[in-house]
Amino acid sequence: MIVRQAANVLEIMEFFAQTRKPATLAEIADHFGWPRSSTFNLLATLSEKGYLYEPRPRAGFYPTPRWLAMARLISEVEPLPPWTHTLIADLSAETGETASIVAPAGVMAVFIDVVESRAPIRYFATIGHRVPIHATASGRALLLQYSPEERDSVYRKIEFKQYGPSTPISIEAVETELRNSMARGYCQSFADYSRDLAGAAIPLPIGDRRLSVVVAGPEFRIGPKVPEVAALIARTVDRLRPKTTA
Amino acid sequence: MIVRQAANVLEIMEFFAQTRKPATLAEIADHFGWPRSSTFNLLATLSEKGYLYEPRPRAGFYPTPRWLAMARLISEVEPLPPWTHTLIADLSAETGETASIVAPAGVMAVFIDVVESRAPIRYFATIGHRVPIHATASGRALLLQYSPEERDSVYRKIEFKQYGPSTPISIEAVETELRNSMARGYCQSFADYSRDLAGAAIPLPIGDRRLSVVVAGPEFRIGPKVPEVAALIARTVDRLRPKTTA
DNA sequence: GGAAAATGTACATATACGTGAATTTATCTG
DNA sequence: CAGATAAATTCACGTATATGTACATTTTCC
Repeated sequence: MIVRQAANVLEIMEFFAQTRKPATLAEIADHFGWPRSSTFNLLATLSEKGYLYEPRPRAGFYPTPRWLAMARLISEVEPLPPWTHTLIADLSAETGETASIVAPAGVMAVFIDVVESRAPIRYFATIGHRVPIHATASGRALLLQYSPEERDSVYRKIEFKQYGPSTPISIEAVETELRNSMARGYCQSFADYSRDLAGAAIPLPIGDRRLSVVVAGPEFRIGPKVPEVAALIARTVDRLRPKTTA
Repeated sequence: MIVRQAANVLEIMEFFAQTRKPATLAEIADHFGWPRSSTFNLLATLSEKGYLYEPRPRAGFYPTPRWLAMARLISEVEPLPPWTHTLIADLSAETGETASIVAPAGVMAVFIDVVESRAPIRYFATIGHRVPIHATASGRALLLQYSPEERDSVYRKIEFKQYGPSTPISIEAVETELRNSMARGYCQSFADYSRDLAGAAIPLPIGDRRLSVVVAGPEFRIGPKVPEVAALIARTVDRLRPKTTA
């Protein structure tokens, strides 16, 4: 079950992150198609908790810096080492595609850092973006770091859906693809999950954290170059990863 | 009406900001005394939206960097000029008390930047902290920047409560105190709102934004020094505020 | 290795909560 | 400055939703 008002809080914040300016109750209500009264209650709750204020009289609400203060506290724990951002920045620059660091979240894989391609046609992903762990290059690069038992436990929770023609729709299909990836030296996906999307990924264990790095873009552009891109990822990781850390 | 599940989202995030480590469903449920099933729904919602993930298998949930990315986007609009943070940092260092930048939010005043005292007994305030605009030094320093009509409009919404012995409990009392503050050159409060708390504040208009700066601490310590502290605030603002900006 | 304890998930039901209509307050316009 | 219009706020009701209970799964401990 999805908790509606919890989701609404996130939507409001995303709204402010997009518009980047104060908004009145009416504007917010109209934007989402919410009743004024419900919007009123939500805004009152967020204000009362100190997360919204009114920068100038009658100009509407805007989030307080409290969000930032809280997010900083939360994210300064185990931050990603700085070189991982350099990694995806370099990869994106050299390939012209979108590069990301990915972490596991149950049966999904979450993008925890992203550098987007600047190409007009590109893979649009943001931090927090989620994809099925078994049907994506980045996800499978995570699964490669699991023990067989751990993989089993994940498999049992997966609902296998035919997202695209090549989506693995059984445990055996996933395991086969993992074996192929091992042999190949990297993970790949050709529209396994998203139409027209291809990508290459490799595992990126950091400390005891299981991450992966992926470069993805439109199939027509990146498809033929997947092996080179994979080699580039590996080389770039070698170059940037501090030697002392395993 | 307070929207429970909206508030719960904030509570969860604050919880993570405090503990700074992943937490399992059970831990979160127990901590808040929420039913497991409800907690499950909330966590599922936050996860589905890409705001929580599971850094390592079976180790529980933790917020994704998406919070940080969103908060950054939101807060990089009209950020406070850097010298305002220097201002409260200097004030806190020199006085040993807590110094803050405050903004209006209806009948309340919100702390939008805070440098805390390091004294064991101190005014504990965080960004997002809210106090009544009419019953605090910082709030009245905001009201001084309003037109009489705007003040009236605020007054009509205030519920006058006797927070302490000196709380102004009528519009006239507030207006009188504002006139005194004008004459005095700064705003002050002696336990008008919080027991044992005294403070000095002055208006701090920046561009078209109405802010104030306040230094506050325990009455026994800061009380006798309020005039000096007020003078220090004024001097420090003069020193730090760029001359070009009015 | 097997039983017990803890954790995670599903579902029906009663109730807290979101909503539409009404009221009040603010803003615009001639 | 009034009258009109729009926005903000309140409130009582009916329904969407949080919860208690039951079941499944995983982990711990002996």
